[in-house]
Amino acid sequence: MGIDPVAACPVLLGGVLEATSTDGTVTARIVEVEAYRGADDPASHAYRGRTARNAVMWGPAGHLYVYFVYGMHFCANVVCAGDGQAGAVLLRAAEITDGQDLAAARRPAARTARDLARGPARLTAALGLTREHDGVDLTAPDSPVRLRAGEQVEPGEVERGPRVGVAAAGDVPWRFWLPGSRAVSRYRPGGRGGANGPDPVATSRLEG
DNA sequence: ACACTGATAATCT
DNA sequence: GATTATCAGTGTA
Repeated sequence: MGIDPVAACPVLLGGVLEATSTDGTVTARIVEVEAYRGADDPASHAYRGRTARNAVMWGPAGHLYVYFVYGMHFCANVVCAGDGQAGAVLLRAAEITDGQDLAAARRPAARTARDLARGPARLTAALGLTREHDGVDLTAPDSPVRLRAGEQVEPGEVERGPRVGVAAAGDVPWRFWLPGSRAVSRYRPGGRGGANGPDPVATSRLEG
């Protein structure tokens, strides 16, 4: 069983990811996420039904959905709907708390520690995630990628606003982040090259 | 600090 | 053939 992705977002913030490969282990603290639902969410991969790529979104909660975008990047999600419903939470940004040398080796373009996992494709690169990890169980102790609860996050420490880079459903505030972290990615409205502007809903506080 | 643009290929229509 | 839940580099301030 699972829960609604939007409800899962504030729970995942502050959570800890551990990714192990033959090179070692990288540990990261999640500071920014976005919810993607199913048939009612035009911005979701699941909106137009099940395909070979997105099949994992219909699978059990607590598994990893990894997909390939823009010809050279991967993005990772935590599946959370379960029970035949599609839904997932995109991992947008994190702070590397252990294994910084390995993460830096995988991210040669990053000039500062905060840039290592600031952005969804940067995060997957820093943790070494690829399509090979599509479908792995994040809750199994022997899994190459694991997710566990982190330090408690106060409800007042979470902010929310519109999702980044989505043209459809640009109005729903389904992006959540920890404003105290400088690893949160810069706001950019959906679509390319269009009129940029200040974050319109930037700082709606989330009440407990 | 912000704005703009080219790269690049799996996936879907 | 079009689209894309992006990034890095370059230019301007």
